[in-house]
Amino acid sequence: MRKTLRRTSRRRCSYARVFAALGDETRLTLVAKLAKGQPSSISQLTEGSQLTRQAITKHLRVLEDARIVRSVRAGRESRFAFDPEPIAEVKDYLDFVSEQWDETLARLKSFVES
Amino acid sequence: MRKTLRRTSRRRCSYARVFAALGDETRLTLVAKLAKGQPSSISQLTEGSQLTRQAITKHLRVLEDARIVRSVRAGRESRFAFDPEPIAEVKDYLDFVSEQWDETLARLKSFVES
DNA sequence: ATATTATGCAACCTCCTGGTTACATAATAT
DNA sequence: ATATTATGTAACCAGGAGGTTGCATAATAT
Repeated sequence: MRKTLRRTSRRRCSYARVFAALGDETRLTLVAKLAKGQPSSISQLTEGSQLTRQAITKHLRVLEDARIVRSVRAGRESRFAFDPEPIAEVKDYLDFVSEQWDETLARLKSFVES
Repeated sequence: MRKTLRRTSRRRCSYARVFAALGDETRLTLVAKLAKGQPSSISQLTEGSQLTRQAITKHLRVLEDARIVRSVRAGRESRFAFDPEPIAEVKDYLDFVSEQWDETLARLKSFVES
């Protein structure tokens, strides 16, 4: 029930945005870092990357537009934190697609058997 | 166990490719059609879309590169079918990320409480 | 044999993406 | 006060994405 509510609350356009945000290795790495650890500043998130701080910032904005992360200004640094909701939503959507496929398979199977 | 196997079988690069393929409304629509219905030809998949057949073909190639669909030539038409595996894999990956986040939350909570 | 249908392939165009460098400003540390 | 650190903003660039048109070819229908 919760699942259905969550699924229908978003449109395909919005799912596409979230998927697109996840469709980049650098951003997947950022998401992994943030899901695994504390909220972090841009400088912290840039450490260990080959990219410039500005590049990382742009990636973070993409993730923020998709609501996958939130940013809060804290003094001179802006801390980014993971938000699990959009990912939960696209997971539900993928479940929905998989279910549709299972039903399709069942239909094809019963068609063959008849 | 199966989940873990599946998850570790793919790298972040590969997940990114699948997410990127899903990160477009037109392609999400194609995936929905194919998961919901029979394998279909390019012409069939173009029907109802505003785009040209060639544009749809390009989108199908992107989905095919991500292994989300397979194509089989049948006479003069090439039929595309849904393949559930890559989507199952990225779903597992998202589960993994969510779990990491849950653990992080638990850690933060116990830190606050201590 | 010929017309029709389904597809493949290539060239081209525009806009977006992912990256850079350079400079400005805000907050903190000394 | 001054230096340092963290970030914001802007201009710029190369390449890729998403779309088109045009033409060639393979398979089927008449």
